[in-house]
Amino acid sequence: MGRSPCCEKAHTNKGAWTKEEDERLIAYIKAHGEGCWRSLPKAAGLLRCGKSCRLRWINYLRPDLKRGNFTEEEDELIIKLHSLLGNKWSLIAGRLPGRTDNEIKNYWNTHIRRKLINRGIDPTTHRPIQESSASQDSKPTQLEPVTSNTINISFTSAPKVETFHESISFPGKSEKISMLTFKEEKDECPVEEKFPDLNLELRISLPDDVDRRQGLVGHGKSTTPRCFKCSLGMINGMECRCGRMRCDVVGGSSKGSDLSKGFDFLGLAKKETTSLLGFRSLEMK
DNA sequence: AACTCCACCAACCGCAGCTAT
DNA sequence: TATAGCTGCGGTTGGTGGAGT
Repeated sequence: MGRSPCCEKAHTNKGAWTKEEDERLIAYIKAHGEGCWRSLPKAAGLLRCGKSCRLRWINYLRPDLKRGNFTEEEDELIIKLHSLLGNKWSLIAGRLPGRTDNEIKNYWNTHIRRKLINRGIDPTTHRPIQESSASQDSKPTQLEPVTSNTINISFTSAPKVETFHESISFPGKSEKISMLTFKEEKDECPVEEKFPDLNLELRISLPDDVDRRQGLVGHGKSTTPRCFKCSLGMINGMECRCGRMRCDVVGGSSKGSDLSKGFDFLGLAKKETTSLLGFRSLEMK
């Protein structure tokens, strides 16, 4: 079947934006606001496709963008968030006000990857490089992620680290969550003290379990796909794109922090009023 | 001065997810 | 339920400028 192209390529400019194009785009968005990117170019008198306009605005023209070098604190925050979220650049960007996913992605690929490698840490797995390569050669241990039902989460923060595993088992279930934790060798200061703005509290349960326990309350059929935020446990309201289907109900009953009450990954759902960044910042783009 | 190499980053592309019909 | 359209995301590319030879 295929999809129609997002724009008529023959009549659109590509490549670097000119000053005049920037000014037109800024003026139009100031007057009419963001959104409806497909029709925006024509309305704004730009020979660009909507995608290009959106990207230009989000990554370069938006007034709330922070230009300039990344600070050491931002570096470490990105590393920690990446160890938790992987290449979810938009989510990572949501925790760094004024930074865009594209900017962070570029910065990661050009600076942080090298920085981690110099520290002896595999930038993909966030494990010490020797262990990371060794684990690829050998069979996984009991606590390694051997099935799709096992989740492995790693934290890292210091060049010299020792590692240990923690596992969370679920009563009556064979699945377990394995956590590879990096403990700093010299500095015992917990991550939370170094980065008070980074809430690393995790509450994790198996999605299937949650749905069963909740009786699929308000989430439609069991085959309904979750949005990514929902799968991360951001289920307490507006942050969830499928909220109409489930989150209001489930989130509304989610008091306390035990596993049976669902997710609160990164503490985003509960911390909206108290953390430095409300969840809306995740949607700032 | 001329050339090559490399790092950086803006922009593009394809795809997935969501929504409307 | 199926289909089409739109938006957003993440991987990749290509242009540019600085450093090195």
